[in-house]
Amino acid sequence: MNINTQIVHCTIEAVRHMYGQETDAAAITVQDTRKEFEGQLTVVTFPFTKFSRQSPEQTGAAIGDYLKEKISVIEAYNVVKGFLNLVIADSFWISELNAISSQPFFGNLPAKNEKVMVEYSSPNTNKPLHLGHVRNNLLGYSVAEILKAAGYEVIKVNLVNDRGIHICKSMLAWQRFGNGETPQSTGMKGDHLVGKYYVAFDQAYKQQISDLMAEGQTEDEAKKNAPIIREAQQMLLKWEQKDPEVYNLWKMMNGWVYKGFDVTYKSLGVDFDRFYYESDTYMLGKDIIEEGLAKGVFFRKEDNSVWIDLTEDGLDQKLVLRGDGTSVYITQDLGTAQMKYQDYHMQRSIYVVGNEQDYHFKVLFLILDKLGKSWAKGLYHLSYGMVDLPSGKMKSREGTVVDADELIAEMIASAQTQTEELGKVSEFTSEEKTSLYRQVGMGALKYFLLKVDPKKRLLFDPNESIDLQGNTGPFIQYSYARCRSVLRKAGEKTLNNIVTGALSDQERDCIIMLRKYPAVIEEAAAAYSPALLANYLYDLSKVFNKFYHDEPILKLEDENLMNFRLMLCEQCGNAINQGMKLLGIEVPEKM
RNA sequence: GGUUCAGUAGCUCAGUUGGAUAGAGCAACGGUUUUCUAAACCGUGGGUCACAGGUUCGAAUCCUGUCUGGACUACCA
Repeated sequence: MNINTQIVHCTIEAVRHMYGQETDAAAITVQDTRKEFEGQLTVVTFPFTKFSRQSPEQTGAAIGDYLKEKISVIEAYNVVKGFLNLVIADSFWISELNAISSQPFFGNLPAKNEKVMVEYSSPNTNKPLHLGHVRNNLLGYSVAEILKAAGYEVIKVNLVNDRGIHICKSMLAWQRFGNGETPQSTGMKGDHLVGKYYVAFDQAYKQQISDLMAEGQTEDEAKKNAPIIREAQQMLLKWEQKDPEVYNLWKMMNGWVYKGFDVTYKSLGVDFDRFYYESDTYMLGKDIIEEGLAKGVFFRKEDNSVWIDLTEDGLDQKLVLRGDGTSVYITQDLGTAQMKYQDYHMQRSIYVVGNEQDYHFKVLFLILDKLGKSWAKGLYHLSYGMVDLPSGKMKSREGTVVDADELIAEMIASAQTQTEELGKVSEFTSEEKTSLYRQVGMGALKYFLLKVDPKKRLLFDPNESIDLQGNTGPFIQYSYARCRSVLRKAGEKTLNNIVTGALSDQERDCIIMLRKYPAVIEEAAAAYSPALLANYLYDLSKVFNKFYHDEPILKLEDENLMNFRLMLCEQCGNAINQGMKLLGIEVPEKM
């Protein structure tokens, strides 16, 4: 049994035995002992003073006596105010390290027999990916990997938004202004080429609006009447009728975009088990509308449009089908949700989508629940904050975005500069260098985005480069490289069931931190928060670096102690490697 | 207006189910290497946890109100 739960149970026993009172495990706090006091684990005994009718000090001492008597690994205790600090025997921590070392996949939790779908990325195919998408992709990927490590079966899904008026805008602009440009002819990445015409459309559209306004139309009229937007709408109709010319153009330009996305996905290191395309799903959902009407969940207005009244739930009336029978956003999402469930029968489904859509998902889940879908309870919107620039929000149409490909290239270049300045890569082959620069640059970027609580908005200042020192990805990567370096130099050793004498503070701190790893995975999975894991890995790296700095390893004459410390290095390195993998970050053997 | 998320050091962020004197990093200043990687380690300075009440042995954390900022509140997706 875990020592923490053992202490909790034993404390319940103590309270029952000494004070004749029943307490709940939830009422007992066992926490790490603060550095300035002696001991490793602390029981908060304030809650029991009302049973004992004694001072916190006396109560703590009484419980301390009881615990020390019953739990053999408790060597001593002290009480400060109401805090009972327990000194756990070093032999216990050593056996913990041995136990960790004997597990081939420490931190991979047992299978939970539950299937979880994680939908993320979900790009529009009319422009390249920007920093906001990067956050989405890294978050989705990492949450999926953490869930896997926590024992869930995970399906990663990408629902590609490949149709709609916005797609027609870039198509039309390309037709109009493109002069037959292709990725081949221009050497541009396909998604960037298409994005260029999306911007071109917007410029032409704005020009027409201002021309019409100069002729006396109001802004609203001008927005509706601009010839180019009308043409885009015509194009969408043609697309829906599968007009061959439009349809082929659509296929060709989407093909360019997919090729471009593939490159970006590859540099981000994200992947998917299944792609859904909105061009296949946009007609779905009509049968759900019928179902809802039959069940009386929806109602029809005079103009034939279909609505749901959510005022009792504190929301508004919401349109679910237009008067002309065509779908809106939520119609197809209803249908798509149903289809995904039929395809996989997962217990949970996580939508990784920005917090600007909080309202949409609230409505979506509520509707499915009202329709009596048993699986609606398992739907969850992982809502994350926008990435903002100091100047405000990023807008693709206005070109005020931090482009994903450019940012990646800059990060790698900056990693290269800083690595070369340190002068540690003279013996690297050019492949090794390339690979290291990429690992460090991407590690810095990914950690930067993942260490922040997902639901918080993130500020990115393009004028300030992302640090490679301190609480950063490269710091953790460096710690790993140190682990590996020592082990390389130690050569072949069998590091098993090693016993040593008393532990130094640094050694004990490492073990205490290390053994938390599985619990961190569990928490990160439950909270859908890679940030918890990221911050843990930083803490682990910090205690390891302190140990590495303060304690000799290879210079030791005591073979047992050397082997013990090597094992500690090995296990810290393993945990860092495993954990970073779940964040999608690679760790180098040397740096 | 309504809904919702946030507000912690100059900046970027941690802070477990309420627990001890609120922690890191960056930036500033100072120190550590003939010894396993100095992308490291150690130290100094820096706080009215937005504000005001309340609950409690105990509140950054829970409750109420106020202020500030973001998002949403489309027959766009």
